[in-house]
Amino acid sequence: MRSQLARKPENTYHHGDLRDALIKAALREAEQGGAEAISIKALAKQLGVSQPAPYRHFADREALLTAATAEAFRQFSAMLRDAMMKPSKQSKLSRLAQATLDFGLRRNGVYRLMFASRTVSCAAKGSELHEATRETFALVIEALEAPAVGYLRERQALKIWAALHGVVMLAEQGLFTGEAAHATREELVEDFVNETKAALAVAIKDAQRRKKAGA
Amino acid sequence: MRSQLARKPENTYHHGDLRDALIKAALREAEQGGAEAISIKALAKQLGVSQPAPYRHFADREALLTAATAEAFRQFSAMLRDAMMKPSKQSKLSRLAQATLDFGLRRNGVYRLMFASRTVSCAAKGSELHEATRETFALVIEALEAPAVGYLRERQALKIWAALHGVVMLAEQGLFTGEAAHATREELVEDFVNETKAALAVAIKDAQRRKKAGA
DNA sequence: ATTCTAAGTTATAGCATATTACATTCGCGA
DNA sequence: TCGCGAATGTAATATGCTATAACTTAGAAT
Repeated sequence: MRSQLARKPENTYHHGDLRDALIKAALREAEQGGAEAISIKALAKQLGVSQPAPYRHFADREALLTAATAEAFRQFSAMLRDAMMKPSKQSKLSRLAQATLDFGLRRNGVYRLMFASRTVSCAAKGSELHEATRETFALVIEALEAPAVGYLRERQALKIWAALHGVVMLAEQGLFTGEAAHATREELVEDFVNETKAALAVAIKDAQRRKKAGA
Repeated sequence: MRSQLARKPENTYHHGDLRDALIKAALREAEQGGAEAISIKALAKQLGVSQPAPYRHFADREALLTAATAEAFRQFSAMLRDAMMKPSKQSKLSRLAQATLDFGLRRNGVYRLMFASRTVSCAAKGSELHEATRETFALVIEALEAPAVGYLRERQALKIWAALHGVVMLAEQGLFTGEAAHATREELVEDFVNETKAALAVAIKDAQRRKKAGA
């Protein structure tokens, strides 16, 4: 059942909150088919406005996609934060990692909108989208639960982040079949998590040793 | 200068090798803008044939994309094989890894055609595309230069494969800036390579120990 | 030589993006 | 509260791409 909440009420001229409704509806479409599934015309129809109405709020399709991607990143961040905060025996990093995998597979269309297009790399510094992505990455660093040790903490964050993307991508492409099926996606993710923790522990110990030697 | 080789000669009715020319031209287009940049109409014009001519060879745009993706995988495999075979001080795995990064960044549009769309996951078992992807993955396993040790070898292949994709993706999205810029992409890749080797060494030693204990 | 078929052509339908010119309503200052 | 400008929506339309239908050409097969 397509939510009717965002539709323009009959007998009215103005929608009221078309911009926001467009973004929400776009994400709903992307849920299944990714960016390609987002059609201005179709969205306008769903929301009960004329085809050109969306152009009052977005210069072109690309602009809508960018805004929707930024919203997707915010939702993603919120989900990661929830997972990290939730009390659990698992470490924060493990929970963030598994949540990423979960989001990447369950909301794969949205995930592809976020990571499989060039939208993000085209985002100007300081733009809404750019900020949203940096905030997400900040969560990864936070999940490491490690003090800053030179640039090594960011490096580990980048590595686990990259690895998680890779697992999602491969899972989606059906590479976890045949002999490889022995390793579940969750296991692979946990492997990466553990390697990250180990590498971080070494980095921290090194830093302390250097500090002591210098003192 | 757009190669004229594949154009239909003037005064002729048949092109001669339109199917192949379409695939090559499609990849040339994808080089810059990924799958989105591939337009049947534009390709037909480039090759000097009418717009509907391509439909004699491909049922629809999707079919052309699938064929082009398969060709891209074959080119990718060839490039990886070259890198692996070339004499060098580096290990095979290291050369495969750096070659993957190189391909992913230098031919990013084609890379995205291969990995950032759902084309691959829709490929039926036994299809041209499916075979092409499996052959590529077989190269990764080969690059490990390790004997089969239960399912652990495939698992390590999956892990390094995933990690490499992630690095390419992040690099393309411009995440190697700011504090993270300290770590170059190549360094990250080398990190993953070394972790893979270490994990494999452990797995092999374990297997030998178990074998001895069992004997 | 004749015929069958693969491969190409013209014409056209259908759909999506985007622009232009026009209409309506909201909100704010006089 | 009147009225006016800015914001927002509509109708009409141009452009571009996918895809199909009906027709044409040439190469191959007998």
